[in-house]
Amino acid sequence: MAVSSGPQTGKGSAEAMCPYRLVLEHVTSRWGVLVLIHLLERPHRFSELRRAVGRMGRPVSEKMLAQTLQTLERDGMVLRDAQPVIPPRVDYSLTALGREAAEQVRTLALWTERRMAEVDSARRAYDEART
Amino acid sequence: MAVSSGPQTGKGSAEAMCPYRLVLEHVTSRWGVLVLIHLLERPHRFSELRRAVGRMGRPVSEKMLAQTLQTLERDGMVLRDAQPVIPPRVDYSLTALGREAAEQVRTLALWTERRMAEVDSARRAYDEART
DNA sequence: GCGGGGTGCTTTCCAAACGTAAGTACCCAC
DNA sequence: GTGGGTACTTACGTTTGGAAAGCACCCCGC
Repeated sequence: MAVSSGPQTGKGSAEAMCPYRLVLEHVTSRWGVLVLIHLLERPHRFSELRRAVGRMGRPVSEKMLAQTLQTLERDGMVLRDAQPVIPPRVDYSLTALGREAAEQVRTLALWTERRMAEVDSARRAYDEART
Repeated sequence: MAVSSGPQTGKGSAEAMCPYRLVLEHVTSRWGVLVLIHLLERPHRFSELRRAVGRMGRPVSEKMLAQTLQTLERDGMVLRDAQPVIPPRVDYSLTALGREAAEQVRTLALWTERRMAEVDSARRAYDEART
């Protein structure tokens, strides 16, 4: 349908229909969001990013951080620079594409933060209504 | 830290630290995104929304659609209007708050669609590099 | 010269999330 | 009176995600 809607002509698999939906899922994934926001600030090393993300949300497992970074790298959002030194040093940064995505995601995050009070009062009203 | 960063002063649970992160997760969740985009167009009934969402991504289970709508309703993004008729008729629409969120999510989705070609070529380069 | 530590992952195993399918309650059309 | 449509809810099995350990490498203290 394209985001702007319209009937779906084909009838293949969802993946074949809407490949961009997958990219959107990567960008808006729980850890994708946080990774993009932190990389927007400056490049980070792996474990540095892990600590940074853990500081603002719940902690990321190394597994998920690695997976998220690989996905975003494959999608052309994140640049991975692995220096063959000991101990290993890998720097992650945003591509131009990734920066565009990250800025939008960051805007959404900031908006959410600003509107938090409204959300809280909506929640209280909702919870109270069914007691 | 607020999205704009800065050191974390407290050291309670992640939920207590950053409540807005949960709201962001609701809004950017796999089905939350699609529900918001579709409701931005016009109000929808439950099964109508289910079909619409299924048309553009993979199909939503009724369970997850119900759960997503309840979460967004509690967060004050979605309005639920249940008319006590037979057969039951329930209309879902966006609140002012929900519309703001939906617009940003839709912008992101449109951006993803526009940039899809770049993502695809990045993926081909990535996949080819490790063969 | 050897245990401990730090790096960036990968693997293993278990818990939580999610999807599938069936159930519920209600009435109308056939 | 059987089938169908609505909006859910529940039970169960699969998929996904998290916690923890492993790995490969070397430097450092002792």
